[in-house]
Amino acid sequence: MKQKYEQQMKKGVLEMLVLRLLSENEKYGYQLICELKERSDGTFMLKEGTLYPILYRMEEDGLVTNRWSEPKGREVSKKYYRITGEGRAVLTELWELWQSFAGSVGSIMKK
Amino acid sequence: MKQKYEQQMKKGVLEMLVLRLLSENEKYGYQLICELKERSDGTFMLKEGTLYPILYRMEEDGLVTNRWSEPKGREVSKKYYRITGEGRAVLTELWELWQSFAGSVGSIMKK
DNA sequence: ATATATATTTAGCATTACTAAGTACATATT
DNA sequence: AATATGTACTTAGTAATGCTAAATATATAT
Repeated sequence: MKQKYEQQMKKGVLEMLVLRLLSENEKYGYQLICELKERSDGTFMLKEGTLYPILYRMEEDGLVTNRWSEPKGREVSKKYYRITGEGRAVLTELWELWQSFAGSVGSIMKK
Repeated sequence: MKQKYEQQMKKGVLEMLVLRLLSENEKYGYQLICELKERSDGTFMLKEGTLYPILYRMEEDGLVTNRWSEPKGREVSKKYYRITGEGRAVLTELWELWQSFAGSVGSIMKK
């Protein structure tokens, strides 16, 4: 039961979190999954089938671009994502939206 | 664009908000729509097609029950919803879940 | 040799907030 | 009287998104 609601609550914030991590520096998919897990203390443990479609969508929308790394030594080539100017603008918008949204939830719940 | 994300952010919290309002006293559907709008300063302006299915789902899950009011005078009969014991338990769970969730979002966004 | 970790892709499913339309009655306006 | 608006509930269908699950590939550890 709890699981079902937890899943739903995530809708709409994952893009924001991914953009936030990418606003620090370029990162590849698997790295994003690991960082989201660590930095949320296990709240955001995304599956590949969740993260990669998010990245593809954001690329279509012009919020990120990607480049394949040239593997050094025995390294595997990785797909690095970089946030665009529009991505930063949307990130700012989303953060404001989230704060206002969370504030409204709080005002109803705490009354 | 903003609208799209706002819609998604709502997923999973509407049940919690409705249960919270019903935890005060029994209410009918239209009343819930009005109170959600007022008490969130316009953030939660649910359409009928959003609220009523939520109530039906929660009834199926045993979180609420309903009764039709006996109309006094020229009043229209209204369907009042009342929260159950299980509904209160789920409300508590959802509130804890939301707080932890919002905390995780904050910890990633503010770093 | 096998298992685990890293790294990406994609098909299909479930859930839910929405649009949009319909029903019905009461009150207000023209 | 006729029309519009407000109250109150119902339901069919759509879009979006997080999930499961499987496939592919290489590197490292047991």
